[in-house]
Amino acid sequence: MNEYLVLVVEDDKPIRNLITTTLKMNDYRYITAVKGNEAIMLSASHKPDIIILDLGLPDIDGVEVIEHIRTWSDVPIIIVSARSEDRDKITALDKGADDYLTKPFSVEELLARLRVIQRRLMRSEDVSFTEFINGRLRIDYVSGCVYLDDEELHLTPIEYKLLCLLAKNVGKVLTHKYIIQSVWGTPADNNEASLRVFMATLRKKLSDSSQALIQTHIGIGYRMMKL
Amino acid sequence: MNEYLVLVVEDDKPIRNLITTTLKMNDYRYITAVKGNEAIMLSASHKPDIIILDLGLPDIDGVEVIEHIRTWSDVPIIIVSARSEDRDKITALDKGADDYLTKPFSVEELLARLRVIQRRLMRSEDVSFTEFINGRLRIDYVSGCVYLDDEELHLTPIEYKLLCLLAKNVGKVLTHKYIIQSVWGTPADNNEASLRVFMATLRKKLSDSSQALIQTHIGIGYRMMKL
DNA sequence: TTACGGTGTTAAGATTTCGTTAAGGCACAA
DNA sequence: TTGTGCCTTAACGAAATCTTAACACCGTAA
Repeated sequence: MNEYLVLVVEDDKPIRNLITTTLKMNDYRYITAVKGNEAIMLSASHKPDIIILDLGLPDIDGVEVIEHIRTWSDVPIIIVSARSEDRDKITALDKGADDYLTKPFSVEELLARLRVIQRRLMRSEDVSFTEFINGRLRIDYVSGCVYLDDEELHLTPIEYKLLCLLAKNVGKVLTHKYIIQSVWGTPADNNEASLRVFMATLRKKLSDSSQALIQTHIGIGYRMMKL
Repeated sequence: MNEYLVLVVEDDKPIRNLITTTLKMNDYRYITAVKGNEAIMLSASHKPDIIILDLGLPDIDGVEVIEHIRTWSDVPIIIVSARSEDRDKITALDKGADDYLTKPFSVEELLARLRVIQRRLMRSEDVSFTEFINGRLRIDYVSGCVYLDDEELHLTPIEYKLLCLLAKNVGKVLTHKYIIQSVWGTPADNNEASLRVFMATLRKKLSDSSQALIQTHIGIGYRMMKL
């Protein structure tokens, strides 16, 4: 499973399909755009982790897309272009592109270059955004550890997922259905019994017997309170 | 004025001169190496900001140089190689290279790719050490030796890589997938069984039977504890 | 009062994952 | 050839995790 979201900007349908099929087979999530303005809108609304951009677009030039996105975002951009002139490469790279592949390109090389970027993204994840603190509870998403009053808790994979889900939506009531869908991935399964068991163990581990942190909403679901 | 120090590793004198002249004209500082082992020593002693590496070296293969340096450092490495096969590119990129240029290359493109890296370096300054000490364990990355209480351990290549990976991410939980990708370089391989065996032998060699140093996170991965 | 739906709690299997050992393959050197 | 490291693979018991079922509890409505 791969959590990276890739924005593919390419007006040529066969190539777009080639890229998206490759991405799908390698467990990337992706969205696509055909025009430059569309790409700019999507990168603002969906905040992709990586952008694959063709320079020859029907409305505006790809370099303008780079410049526009670079005004607010450092998202890695890989150019995939038919233009093989040095001048084009240099312009695109200097305007903010991170890499440049010339068509026809090898999908394997594209995947390798994506992995290079992923490696870098993994290293430079910002600490402030990867930590959750609420009362006595602290989740360190980078190291994957949970603390209660600076004492480390040992959580099983499902317990950890469940806690992260509640934390990410702190203050909101999450329905049983939504929680089960998110944690188990299966939509129509009958895991409500399991969910109740996990809630019990989670509350026990969090010393939450008074249930001030994780509240039950009968007939609806659960909510983590903001403390 | 440009404060970046570039290590140029290239045995072909005309090309080396071409690169260094280009760097000089653009106000980079640089040092040069002809052999792979020399490159490893210089990158440890001088801590360059960027490395430009030719794959065809007289003593050891360039990919081995990447692997060795990557045991302790994330310094950006640009490959400049006569090998234009996809397979070579993918191998080098997966082993830790950040970019790959095929000879003959345009100096202007090389400069543009250097600027891409500089942009990134300006955003995040990170420190790398040539020695790692944690409890009774000591790793000397340059010589590639591991000590337990000043007694040298004999580790196989994969054991060493694995230990370096855990050390570089001390305190963090690393997923099986990430470890396999980093150590074997191959994505999506089924090496989990091997990984378990290597963990066992590594723990035995580290006298870590109590597993206080290397912890298992069941269903997720492993973590080296900060002692 | 009793019945009932939804929930909390506990414990007992069932299942998955891990650690360990040993066997076999492969490369390389003597 | 034989021997020696090194790596992979398979097998199996052990440990951890997950699911399931049973039952207690609590509020509400008949």
